[in-house]
Amino acid sequence: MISIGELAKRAQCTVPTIRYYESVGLLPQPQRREGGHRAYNRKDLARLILIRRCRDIDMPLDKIKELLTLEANGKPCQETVDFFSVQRNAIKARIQALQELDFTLSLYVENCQSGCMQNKAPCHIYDEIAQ
Amino acid sequence: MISIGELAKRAQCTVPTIRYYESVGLLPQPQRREGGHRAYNRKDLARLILIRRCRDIDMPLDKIKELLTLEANGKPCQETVDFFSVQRNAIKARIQALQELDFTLSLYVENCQSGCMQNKAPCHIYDEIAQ
DNA sequence: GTTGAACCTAAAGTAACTTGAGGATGCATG
DNA sequence: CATGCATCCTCAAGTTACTTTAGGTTCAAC
Repeated sequence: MISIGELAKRAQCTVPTIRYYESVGLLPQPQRREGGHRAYNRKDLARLILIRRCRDIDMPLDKIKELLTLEANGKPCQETVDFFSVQRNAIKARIQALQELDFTLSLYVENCQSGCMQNKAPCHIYDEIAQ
Repeated sequence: MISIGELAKRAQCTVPTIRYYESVGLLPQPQRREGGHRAYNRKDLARLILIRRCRDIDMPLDKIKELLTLEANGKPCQETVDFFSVQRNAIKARIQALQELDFTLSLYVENCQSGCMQNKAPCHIYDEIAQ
């Protein structure tokens, strides 16, 4: 049994976020201690970590709910595997976009370092962004 | 001179988003045609593309505004270069996080494919997420 | 000259949280 | 035992970055 603060630390999120997830039905109502404090178990942590992982790739809460329902209904693995495969594709696309962006930014930096910063000429970096 | 729809296409965003950016002062009030339609030029496009690029890496609008002010004030290149360098670091960190996530997901998928899907045993994939 | 796509403004709605107010609980320490 | 002080509680309101809706105007093509 772990406290909400401990759960937050382990799942890398904030305490209010956990209460928020509970309020929208993403996390079940947890057990309570005598004084009313929430008490979580290993399963709650697993669920929250999965939620956060999905959020890391910007999956909307609605979709995450779907996934969790799928799990709760004990659907065959194929669906889960398909689901994760789709997510992996999304991740790969995102990585590629970021790499391209990084390359573009490296060109900007180089442009300034070897050009206008050397000869003290005015910088045209922002104009070049539009091609 | 290009229309708002054309601008949206070229900057890969929606028309309402452009009007929203104008309303919060991120984009200047553009020229207008006789009938009142907005008319943009190359510089507006450059600015919008830069804004969108910053948004792609989740930079908040406030920070983008700062950057653009920095540009408007004709600050020396060093600041711009520093700015982009910091952004590149943020991008690299994000890429690494995504690669790790992808690896983790690949383990889940493999686990199902070589395990429960073969022997039709119940799946423990979600439990394993919490280690 | 009419019709359909694209544009206009203003206001309200949405997602996913975060922050704030005002108070109760839990536990280590004098 | 009491007394801090960190952590917890609820409920409501605020925030960011848009999106959607409503009701109307303009533009371009046939």
